[in-house]
Amino acid sequence: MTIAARKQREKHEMRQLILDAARVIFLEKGFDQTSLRNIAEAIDYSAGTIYLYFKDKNDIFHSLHEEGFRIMLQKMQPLQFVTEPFERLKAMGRVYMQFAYENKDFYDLMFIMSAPIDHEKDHEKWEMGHSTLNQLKTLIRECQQQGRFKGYDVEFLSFSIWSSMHGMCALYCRERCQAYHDVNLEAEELMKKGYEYYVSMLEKL
Amino acid sequence: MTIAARKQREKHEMRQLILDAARVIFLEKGFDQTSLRNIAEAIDYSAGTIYLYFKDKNDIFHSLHEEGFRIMLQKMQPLQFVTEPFERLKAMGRVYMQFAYENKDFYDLMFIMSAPIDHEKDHEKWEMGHSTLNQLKTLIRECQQQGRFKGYDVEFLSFSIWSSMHGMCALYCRERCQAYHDVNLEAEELMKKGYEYYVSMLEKL
DNA sequence: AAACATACTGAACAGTGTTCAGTAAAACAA
DNA sequence: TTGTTTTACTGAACACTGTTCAGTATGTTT
Repeated sequence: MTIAARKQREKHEMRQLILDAARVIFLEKGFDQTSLRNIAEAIDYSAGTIYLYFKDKNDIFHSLHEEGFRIMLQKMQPLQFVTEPFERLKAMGRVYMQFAYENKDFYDLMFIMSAPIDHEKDHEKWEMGHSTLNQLKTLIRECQQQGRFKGYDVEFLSFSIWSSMHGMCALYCRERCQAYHDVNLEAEELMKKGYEYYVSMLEKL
Repeated sequence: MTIAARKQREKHEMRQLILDAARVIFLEKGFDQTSLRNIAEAIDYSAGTIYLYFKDKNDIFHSLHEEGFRIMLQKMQPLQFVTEPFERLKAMGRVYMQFAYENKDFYDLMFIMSAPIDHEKDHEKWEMGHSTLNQLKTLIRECQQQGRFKGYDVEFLSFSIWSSMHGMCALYCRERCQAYHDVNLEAEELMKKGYEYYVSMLEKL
């Protein structure tokens, strides 16, 4: 069945073509300006064609949100060389924050926007978030084996840590760091120092 | 000028009529389903009329976002009776989190959505956020006068505290607490325990 | 009573996501 | 090779969206 295989390959290639165009427009003009007609025009197809490869607009952005996770997880690869668990945890936080700062739109899509989550409405799982969170939990457990975070529940502690990182990134993504404009502080400095302050709190826990 | 005064009053009443309708639809059907034609229909006016009272849709949601801040600040009124600064700080965090949990859509509008901030694009200020943040900073300074948080900068510390609270609320608002569904943890418990964990960290700082 | 000002409408514009009958090309069967 | 079926795609249509604006009707002033 060499022909059925080719068809399948072409289907996958077409999906990728759409995704590529969607990503370019999304990163260039933002979510709202990424319309199906916009995407279709960029790849010389009609808008209806996209529906032969994706269920709807949310489906496209769900795929893009998965892509974001793959990029982030890749940036976390070097962490495996940091042997000391707590050092690795701190480094993980740094990579997370840096990813958000350097890939604002991807981060927004992954952790703030509703589109990708709406697509999993039936699924009820959030695969990517779940598996990424597991990495954090595993790391926390390793820290606990070294004697850190004694008596603290890994579920609540992971949520607390994740939330604190996410809070800074979310305020940055949605322009709420403006609140510090009067004291001449930019988002970059706030996030850097905010991270340091949180780490110094973690160290004393 | 009794007639000019009446005109001004009517103008204000009409704005309020529009805002009331907008709020009802927003809280009932969400941001996306709150269209100008929807609002107009609810108050028996044509969609174009709204533009005589508001610059655009963002203007309406900016007013609604101010309303949200007034509600939240009102819920913080009882805090003045908590004399001990650090106790007041902890209570403030509790009120903040509870407000977010009980007024998901208002919180989202105030701290996550772009619409109200886009409206202030020219202004470049975020009045409400700025003044609310000042309350937090003042409270932190009071704590410092009691000997707490020694050597920590009030700007960065306020950002760190705000971010941590916001992080939990933002993950809740945008359905990212789903990531804990596999361990049977609901958002309510995560937020409650997450808050407690953060407080115990603050206490050790 | 005539002139002006204000408040409002309804249609129009340019866009959105989504669906679907119809068509042309490709694959398969005889 | 012919005829039949399957697949891929289009273009128009539907029901919306925010926004603008010429025209009208009502209220106010002269």
